[in-house]
Amino acid sequence: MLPVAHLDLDAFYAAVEERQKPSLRGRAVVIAGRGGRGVVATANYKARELGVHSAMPSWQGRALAPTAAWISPRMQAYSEHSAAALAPLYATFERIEQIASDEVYIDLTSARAGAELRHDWTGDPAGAARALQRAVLRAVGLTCSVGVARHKLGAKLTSETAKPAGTAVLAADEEDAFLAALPAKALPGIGPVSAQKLGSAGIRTVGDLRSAGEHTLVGLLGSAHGTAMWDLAHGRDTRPVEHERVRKSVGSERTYARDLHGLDEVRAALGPVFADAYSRLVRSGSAARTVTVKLRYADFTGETRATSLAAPSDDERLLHDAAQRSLVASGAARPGALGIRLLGVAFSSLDEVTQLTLDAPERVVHDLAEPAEDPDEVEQSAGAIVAEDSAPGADVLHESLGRGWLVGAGHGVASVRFETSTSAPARTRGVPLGDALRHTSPEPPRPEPDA
DNA sequence: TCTGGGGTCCTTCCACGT
DNA sequence: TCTGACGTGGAAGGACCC
Repeated sequence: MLPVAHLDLDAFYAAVEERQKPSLRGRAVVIAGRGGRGVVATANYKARELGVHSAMPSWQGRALAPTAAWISPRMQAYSEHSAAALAPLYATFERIEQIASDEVYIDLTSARAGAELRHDWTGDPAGAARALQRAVLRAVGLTCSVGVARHKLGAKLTSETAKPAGTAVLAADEEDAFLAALPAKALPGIGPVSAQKLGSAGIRTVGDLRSAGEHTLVGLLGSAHGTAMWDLAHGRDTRPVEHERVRKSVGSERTYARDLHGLDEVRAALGPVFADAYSRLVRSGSAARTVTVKLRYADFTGETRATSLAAPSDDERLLHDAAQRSLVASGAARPGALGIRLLGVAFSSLDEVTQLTLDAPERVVHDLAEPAEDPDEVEQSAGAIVAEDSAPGADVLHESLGRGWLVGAGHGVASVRFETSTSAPARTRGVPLGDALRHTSPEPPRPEPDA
């Protein structure tokens, strides 16, 4: 039996943009943070052909793909699409583990009795994969890739081979040869550093990992990691699909366009970062015992300083004092300290009594109801007037021309495409900045009934 | 124009109590 | 009273994932 499916929405953020902005379809689309220190969040397949990939610095990506559509992230739209895409799956299965907004594991043996979506989930893995794919397409009009296998490792690796918009089944008797041929860094847990260590010992494939022996892997990667990779290399993966994951920490961090200098400037910057982290803590319904301040210096070295209270608390003043103490204990307080490019605040040792769990179906409902976290998006739902520094890709509403999205703005004029997911592609129109053109909330996800 | 932001987990070091 | 061994728990750093 092949009881685990891994489902991954294809180039998710970019796909939502293409869905809601018809003029982007068929073009290279890159979702990236603005500013000199932004990185690429998602590039669609056209943009990947030009060499743009996730985590690449934006300036580098722009040099490779200057003609691509460069869009700022619209987290609220993605969150709503994620919830709508996964809703039919949560309605069908008891155990779904959400890894990210675009990725889930499904325990195919946990189908709910009487669910609307029916299939021989465990007897027909190929059909099951296609049924999952259709359910997502029907719900939000987005494609996904699905892999089905004996365990999470196999499902994840085989869904990779199906991208984009494909399905794949890894039969038990094919698993051994499939795994052996993969590069070692395909295993979850082998990142750049571990791959380098393994490479220097001549270990490049999963087959090489097996030949190296457990003792060698433990020597190279440490006891826990080495043993875990040894097991994965042999296709031994007993990790269950965990429906409820308890949040262990919550926080916020910010990278500044210009480095911060001097304790006073850093202290002033701590306020908004603390406020953002604290609002997340409150929203999660948790109290925290430990407050950690994270710093990244101009030379990209990092430092963390933690302060623990006697007991978990949700008292803002108490937690803020602890954050201040952490900051003062850090290298940032030393005279002549390097400039600071990133400042973060995280809460941990959370109170387990009041906190919510992640990834349960209730969470999906919360996501829809939660207010936008990004200040830009708060403004959008309040209908703020579009300004010259408004984010490209933002949803806008014109009093006579209707709904559209912002291509760019400058010299008192906004370039807008007035189009929606169901309209024809629109040309860019110049609209004077002013009362008539305001930010608006994203278009809600639309089902695709013919899928 | 170097390198995001949200997390988890593991290792190492050190302080402390027995 | 001093010293060493040992377990434990917190802090800090680092690797990894999406």
